Amino acid sequence: MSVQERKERERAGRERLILATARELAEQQGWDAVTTRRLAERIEYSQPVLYSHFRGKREIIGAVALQGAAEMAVELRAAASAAKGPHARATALARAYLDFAERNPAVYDAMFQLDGGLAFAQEDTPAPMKDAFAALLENLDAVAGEGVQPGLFTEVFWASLHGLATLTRAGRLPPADAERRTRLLVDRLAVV
Amino acid sequence: MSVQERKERERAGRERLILATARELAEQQGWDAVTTRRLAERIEYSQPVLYSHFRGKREIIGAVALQGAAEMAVELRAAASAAKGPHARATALARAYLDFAERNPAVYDAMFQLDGGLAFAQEDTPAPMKDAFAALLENLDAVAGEGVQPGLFTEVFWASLHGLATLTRAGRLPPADAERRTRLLVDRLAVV
DNA sequence: TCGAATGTCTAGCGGTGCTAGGATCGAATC
DNA sequence: GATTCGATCCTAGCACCGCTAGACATTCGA
Repeated sequence: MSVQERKERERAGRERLILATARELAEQQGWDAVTTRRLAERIEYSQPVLYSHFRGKREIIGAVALQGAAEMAVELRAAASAAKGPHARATALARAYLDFAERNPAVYDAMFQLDGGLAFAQEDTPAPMKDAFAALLENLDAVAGEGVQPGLFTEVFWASLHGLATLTRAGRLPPADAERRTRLLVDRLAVV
Repeated sequence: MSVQERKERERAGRERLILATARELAEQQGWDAVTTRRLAERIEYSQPVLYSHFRGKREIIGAVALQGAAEMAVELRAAASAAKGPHARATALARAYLDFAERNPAVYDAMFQLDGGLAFAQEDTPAPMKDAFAALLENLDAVAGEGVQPGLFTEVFWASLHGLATLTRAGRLPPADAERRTRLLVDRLAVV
């Protein structure tokens, strides 16, 4: 048994190595630079080894996306719990979200821009994604306003942040005013 | 002279053909299916001909994006001018924007998701892009609110719409509630 | 009519994601 | 301890990608 366990451990370790390397490479040089050849070379295995862990490049992106979702959920909850009052919580949440997107652009891309082969907006949405959304929702329902479904409000709030994040990073919005935009958005969206 | 003029006409016509074909192919099967080989085959010329019109695939995407921006500006202004009152104008604007994104997903991708090699948020932003933004701005400054720069407000409004558009199309938001999200967003963002 | 210039094509480069099939190595059996 | 035998990994190669050099034809101007 011990032999098989060791093998499984090694295999799991290698899988983590693949994901960490892919993520590092993507953050350094963008996802275009993450080719199966380069990735294989960095982990010091041949290409086909990657395919014994993942169905293909898409699935690697998807796995990085799930990692990112889990991390984002943690950071969102940490930021929210450090703020006092509903409005301050919403602001902290927005800042934390945009901050995460800015600090981890490749991971953010994997989550929302690239095709990671993940399901969404249905029951088969991956748990980490659901949880990241829940981290938003549970801190926003206090500012959703009367007669407004918290889920719907969270969707709008999230979409707006997503728009700010992507357009800012793509150079479509002047970076200097980022904080003012965030404040304007939260002040208008959040009731109270 | 007439000979040269005829040649220039033919050349311009072929350039339009390339763009129309690229756009059509992208809308039908996505931008991944728009390869230089397939595109060349469809226009019934060899690959290198494409490169006598455009620097490369990126520039073709950029050209489609500019076409799209011009069309979007027209549609935004048409929608706004048909509405009465500042708030109704903002709502019509939002609907027209999301409608355009939904009806022309590939063009919208070319404009905002893909790398078309275009400059942004600086003085060298292409004119059609500036104009599309202007179409938003000129219909939104009435609802920006006191003490809020119309430009900043328009950026936030635009980014929010962009987030809704992309997340909806990527299947991240349930399509059914699209109209309710739009109304919630506009009602909150637009003062009056 | 002939040389030059223009236009277009064929062929090919280095790269991509992905996979078939053979070599190698280690574990279990005799 | 030798020998199977199965798991593991790599080499080599497929079809495709964006892009380009150089040959070829065609048309133009003298």
